Amino acid sequence: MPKINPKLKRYNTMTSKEIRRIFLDFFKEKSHQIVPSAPLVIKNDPTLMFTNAGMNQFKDFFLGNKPVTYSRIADTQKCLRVSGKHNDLEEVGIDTYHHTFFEMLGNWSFGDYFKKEAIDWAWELLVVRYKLDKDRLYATVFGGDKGDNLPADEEAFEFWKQYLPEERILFADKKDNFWEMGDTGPCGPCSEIHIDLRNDAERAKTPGRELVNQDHPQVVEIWNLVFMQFNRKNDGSLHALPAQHVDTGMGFERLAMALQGKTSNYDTDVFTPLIDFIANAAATNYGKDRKKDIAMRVMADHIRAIAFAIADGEMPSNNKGGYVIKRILRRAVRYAYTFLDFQVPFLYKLVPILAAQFAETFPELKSQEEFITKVIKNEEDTFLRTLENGLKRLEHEMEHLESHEIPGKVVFELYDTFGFPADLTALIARENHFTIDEKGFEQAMGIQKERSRKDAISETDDWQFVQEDKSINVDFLGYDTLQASAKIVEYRKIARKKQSFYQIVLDQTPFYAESGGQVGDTGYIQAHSNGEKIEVIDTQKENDLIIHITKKLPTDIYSSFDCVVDAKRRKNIKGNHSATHLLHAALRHVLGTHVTQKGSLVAPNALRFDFSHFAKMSEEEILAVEGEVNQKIRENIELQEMRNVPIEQAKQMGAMALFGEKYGDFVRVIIFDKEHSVELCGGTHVASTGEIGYFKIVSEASVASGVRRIEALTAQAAEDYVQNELAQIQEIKNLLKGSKQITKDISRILDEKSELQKKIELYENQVAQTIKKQLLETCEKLENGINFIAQKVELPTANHIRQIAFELEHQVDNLFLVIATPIEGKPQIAVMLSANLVSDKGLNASKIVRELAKEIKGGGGGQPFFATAGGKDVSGLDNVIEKAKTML
RNA sequence: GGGGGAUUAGCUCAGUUGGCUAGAGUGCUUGCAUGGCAUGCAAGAGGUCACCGGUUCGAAUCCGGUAUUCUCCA
Repeated sequence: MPKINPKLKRYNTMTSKEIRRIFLDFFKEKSHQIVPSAPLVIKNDPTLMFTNAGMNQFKDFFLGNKPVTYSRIADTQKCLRVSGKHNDLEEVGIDTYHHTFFEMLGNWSFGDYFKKEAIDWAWELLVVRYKLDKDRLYATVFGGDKGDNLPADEEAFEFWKQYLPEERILFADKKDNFWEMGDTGPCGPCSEIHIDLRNDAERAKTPGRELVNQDHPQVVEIWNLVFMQFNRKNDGSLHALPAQHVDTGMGFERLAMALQGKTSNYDTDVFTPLIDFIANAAATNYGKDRKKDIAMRVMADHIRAIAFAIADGEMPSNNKGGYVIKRILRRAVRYAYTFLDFQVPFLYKLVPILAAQFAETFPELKSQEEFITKVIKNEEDTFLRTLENGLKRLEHEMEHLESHEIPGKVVFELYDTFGFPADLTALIARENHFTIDEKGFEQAMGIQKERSRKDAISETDDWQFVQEDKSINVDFLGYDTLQASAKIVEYRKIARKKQSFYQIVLDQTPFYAESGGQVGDTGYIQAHSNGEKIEVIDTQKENDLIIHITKKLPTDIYSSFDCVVDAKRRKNIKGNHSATHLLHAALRHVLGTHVTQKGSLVAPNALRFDFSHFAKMSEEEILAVEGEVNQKIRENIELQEMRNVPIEQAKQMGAMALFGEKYGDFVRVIIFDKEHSVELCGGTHVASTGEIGYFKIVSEASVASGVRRIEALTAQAAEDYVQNELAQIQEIKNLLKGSKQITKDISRILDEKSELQKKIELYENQVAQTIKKQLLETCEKLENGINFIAQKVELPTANHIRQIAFELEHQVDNLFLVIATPIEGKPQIAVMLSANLVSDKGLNASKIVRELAKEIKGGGGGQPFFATAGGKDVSGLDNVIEKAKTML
């Protein structure tokens, strides 16, 4: 049973919603801009798949890649952590305070306030506003590091002394109190606030300071204040950042635990609605059985991660981020299945609870509730089937095993190939008095990991700055021009699998970097100084940098360059992108407004559009959509492009924003008739729809549960496609001697064909019957009672040999039959024996046929009573018959 | 991105080292039985064994490639 600490009971009434609101209101008072959470799924950043901290969306501010819009910001950020120093996926749910998905409350200063205000306000919020017991609070500060040549953070220590006695301020080492984003990037010392939630008796027994940072479930960190002042380079060295920043993060769920007087995150109102529902459905109570409790925590935690990830566009799949989501989901199903006996999909039923819970804070769940539910249910179905199949396989293995140890190879195969969890294998093995070879399993797993890792090796060098003044504020000129003059700002080399290429950042560029589905531009840059031409093979975006990818580095990197985009290619891309917008609008008209974009590819030769919809589109619907798009093309609607529109205004104009897409405060709006298509979009478009020329849907298919994909062509490609189809029809007409009713003719021809086939079959059967009669007439009754038939005959097909043989076997007792016949120039023989000859006289058709086959230079086999053989020498058929006569 | 598996009747799947006329269950059609239904009995239709190529006297089965799909790792 969840224990309530009586001392903390008076705060029990503060709901999680209030806690969140108080936090945001507090920092609003302190002149912070409150911003929405960034999507959980990260695009354009190779180092990160999911947002794992509140600061992710501000990374470019810290790096100086992007000008700061507000110097003070606060928000609550959706975060996902599935690996890290204290948070392995396999550990979540075992204890009561780690999560995959969580909210991070944070406040930021970008070159504005620093340590003093950060500490003052943290104290004010926790003690004055939230009224936490100050005697339970501890602070840690950075104690310095010799390796990095850094002193202890005495400054922070001094500020804390105003509020806390010295014995509750602890110095900690680099591992705990020096925050780093990754191997490289912004970093700095940090100061953490911990809270001791134990009861008085325990607090009297052991001082809280001895339990800080010791993984005690009730002495936990609640707030981390990071003082960002360095940038770590690839070589490990630290460099001072141009300005000092504050980055803080407070775990929302833990804060709720502290404020609601609970000893577990799962006992707060963030989780109880989920836990209650699960317990009820499983016909059990939370807090009664340790294993069941763990399962319920796993489910309650994981459903949040899965639902939010799907809402932000990350579908369960078999690679990258999608695979992470799938693994989380499967872990939840596995616990539900094993410990709570859920044999049918269940997790999806939790989605409505979550959606209602977060309707105000994160409305993306509510508005996609049906879709998310469907995706999860489908995935649950798939996995339960996988489990079932795996179970069958495992049982089969155990039946056929000689020893009572299941080899590691088998355990691994079950896991690797059939997705059957190894711990489940172990469990079932134990129940059946088997053991598993864990060592062998680990070994096989190691080989698999090594292989994958080897493949992924790539080396990325540090950025080399070409210009002294690193004011990267790159202008994209490509909306207005396809040619421009520019200088290199920075570059770096990337090596991967014996191949190497360069990434170049220019101070301004007409090259469009891949984003929003539109592929990156190609073209070339040419040095003014020596005329050297370097091909740009792709353009990518990393965070907000436009990166030109080349195979070669210009010899003169200090030159200015003519940058030229492949214009013809871009023209096709533009047409496809505008067509995509028209398609999106048409789909919403024809199918309904539940249609939202789930993915898009805009390439020069084709376009692909994925959208949420729950059924296969009918022929009529496809035609209607295609027709509407072409109608809009013929209307030749002029493009209305608006840059730098405040996002609120854009939304008022009815612009469609996508879930899981990060938008700034100012956006670009693309309009083709304000009554028809208004979208937020950074891509390139035609000046008027007539340029698209013609639009043709080529395929409609499913990509995932609830997601359909349309592939289409425009302009020349669409015309070529139609021409090609027409040419084929013409060819058919020509074959039909200029028929005007080809479908009717073809179906008539097909009917005739099957009729003729039947007639031929009938005729062939008659021939075969005649031959059978002839064979019967040649039947000799030998002295030993055997009815002997051996003849060379002419049969229509190979199948007839079998047919006649089986029929004769029914008609004649004690039969010894040899048929020899040429089929399409090749000799074929068959031997049929009555069953009693096989059992009584030890005759074997297979052996006989092999012996006979020598005469036709071939081989054969079959069963003891019937066997066939083929060969190469037709002239030997007569010898076969002669030889057969001698065999009795 | 790198491994492994699967693809056989409308659906779910068998098919043992290459040699049954490629099967089962379910569904479908028809007939029979019961007043009707659930159902029972009988008969029947339905397969380019994913596709392309190779090895072989012979390939659903072995080998290579393609497509689709499942699965694990990064």
